[in-house]
Amino acid sequence: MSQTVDRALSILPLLAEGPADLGQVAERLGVHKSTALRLLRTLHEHGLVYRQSDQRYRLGARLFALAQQAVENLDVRDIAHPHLVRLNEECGHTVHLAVYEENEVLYIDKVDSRYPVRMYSRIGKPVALTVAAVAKLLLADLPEPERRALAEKLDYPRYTPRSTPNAAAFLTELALVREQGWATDLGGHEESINCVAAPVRGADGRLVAAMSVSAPNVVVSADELLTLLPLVRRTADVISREYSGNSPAKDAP
Amino acid sequence: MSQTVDRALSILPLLAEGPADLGQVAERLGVHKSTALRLLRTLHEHGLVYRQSDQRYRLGARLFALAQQAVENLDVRDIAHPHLVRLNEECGHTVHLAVYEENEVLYIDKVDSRYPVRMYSRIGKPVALTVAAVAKLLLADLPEPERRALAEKLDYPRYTPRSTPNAAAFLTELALVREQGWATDLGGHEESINCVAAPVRGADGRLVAAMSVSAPNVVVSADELLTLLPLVRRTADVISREYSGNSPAKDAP
DNA sequence: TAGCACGTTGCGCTCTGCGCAACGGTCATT
DNA sequence: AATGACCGTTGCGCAGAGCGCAACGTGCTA
Repeated sequence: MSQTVDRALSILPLLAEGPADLGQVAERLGVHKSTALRLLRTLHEHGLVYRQSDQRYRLGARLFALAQQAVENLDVRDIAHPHLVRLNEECGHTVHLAVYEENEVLYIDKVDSRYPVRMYSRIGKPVALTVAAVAKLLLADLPEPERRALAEKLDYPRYTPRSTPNAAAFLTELALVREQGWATDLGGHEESINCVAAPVRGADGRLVAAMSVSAPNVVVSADELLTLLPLVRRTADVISREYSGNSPAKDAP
Repeated sequence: MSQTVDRALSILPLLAEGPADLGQVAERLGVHKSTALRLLRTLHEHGLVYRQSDQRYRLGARLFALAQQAVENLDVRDIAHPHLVRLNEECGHTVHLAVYEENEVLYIDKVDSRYPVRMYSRIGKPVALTVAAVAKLLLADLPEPERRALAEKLDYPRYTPRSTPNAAAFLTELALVREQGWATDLGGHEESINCVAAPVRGADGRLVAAMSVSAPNVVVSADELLTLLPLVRRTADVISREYSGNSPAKDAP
C-alpha cells in the first residue's frame, strides 16, 4: 500500500538469504541504486540492517532484539513456562509450546530433553504445518472454510513415508484431532521422532496455544510415549485454566 | 533519511512493548490515523505486524522467521556448532557463542548445561556489555579510539557488587583481556554465575566471535571453572583454524 | 595510466504519501 | 429502541517527499 515502505521491507527477506551489496539490492528491487541506498540507510538507522566490513549489507541486530522482545511479551508463554518445566522434570523429554499466527505455527517456548539426543527446533521457528502434532491441533481449531482453504494451498512435503500426503488426508486427520482433542506425530516429520500434543484454551474455548512432548524412538517407543498423553493433557488443562484466570489467582486489587 | 520508511520502522519498537491499537500508534508517531493505518497495512502485508483478534496490532511471525534465517546464515555459527557441542559434552556446562555488531554483542549459539540449573539466556539476545566475558573479548578487539568512545557512552549497571563500575575500570579490564587473550566474568552479571571466555579469530587475526563456558557456583567454584580455561582456549583455536580455512579441509575443486 | 566497478551526491520533476473530512460499524448509556 | 461516543476505514486534492538521472570520487585491475 505504501510504495516506499513496501520496497524497503522487501529488502529484508532478500538479505535474509545472505549478504548483498548495493548493486544487487537495487537490481532485485528493480530500482535505481540511489533509491536502494536511501532505503538501506533508513533500515540501517533503525538497526535492522548491518553493514559488514566488506561493505555488504546483512540483517542487523535490532531484528533479533525485536523478535526477542515480542516473544517475551506473548503472555501465554509467561503462564505456561513453569508448567512446561515441571512436565519436563516429570517425563524428561523435550516440551514445546506453539501458537498459530497468520497461516503459520511458531514455537514460542521449549524445554530441552534431559536425554543427550535432542531435537532440532528453536524458539521462533515456524513449524512444519502438515505433520507436527501442535500444528494439527491449532489448525483443527480454525473455522471450517478457512481450514479447508489453508489445507488446499499447502504443500505436502514427504519428510518421511508417514508424512501427511495430501490435503484430503490432512483434513481427515484434522477432523479426527478436533474430535478427540489431542494429536500425535508418529514419525511424520523425522523418521525416528514421535510427539503427543494437547491444546491450551482461553476463556472463550478457542485455542490459544498447543503444547507437545517429543521423544526419539531410541529413548521411548511410540506406545510408551502415548502413555504420557494423560499427563500432557492434564498439564495443558492447568495452563488453560490459569490463562483463563480461573485458577490460582495470585493478586488483584 | 526516508520519512515514510522511518515512520513505518518506528512502529516496530513501539509494538515490541506490547500490543497497541490504531489510535495509539498514530498518536505516538505524531501522524494522522489514516497515515498510521497505511503504514501498518504495509507492515502487515510483509508479515512484520500481526493483527490479533481484538483488532490491536502486535509484532508478527515473519520477524521471527527473518531473525531465525539471519542467525542460521551467520557462517561462524555453522563451523563452530559441532565444537561447542563437543565442549559441552566434555565439561557439561552451558556454552555460548557471541559476535559483535554495531555497538552490541549478541549470542548466536548456545548449548545448554547438562545440569538442571540453567542460565537465562537466549540466542539473539543482546549481551550485558560491561560485564559479560564474551563482550569483554569482543570489545577489547575494537580499535582504540572506538573502544574508548564506546566505553564512555555506556551505562554501567550494578548488577552485583562485582559488576564493572565505570568506564575507567572497564578500559583497564579490556586492556588486560586484550593482552592475556581470554576473559572471565566472576559473578559480575549474576551473583552466583561465573564464565570463562576465549576468542575466535579470522584469517586476518581480527576477532570474529567469542565463546564462553558458564556455570553457577553451586555446581563448580570459580577456581574449578578456571581449570577449564585451557580446554576452552583450545576449542576456540580449533574453530579459528577451521574458520580461516587452514585446517580440516573437507572438499574443494 | 587508463579503465572499470562500485558507492555516493545534488538536483529537478513528478508521483506518492499526507492530512482532512465524511462514512460506517460496534458498544455502552438512557 | 434510540442516542451518542468511539474507532477503523475510505476518497480526495495538495504539496512535498522520494524518485531516477547524471556526474563525481575512490579503489582495484590490467
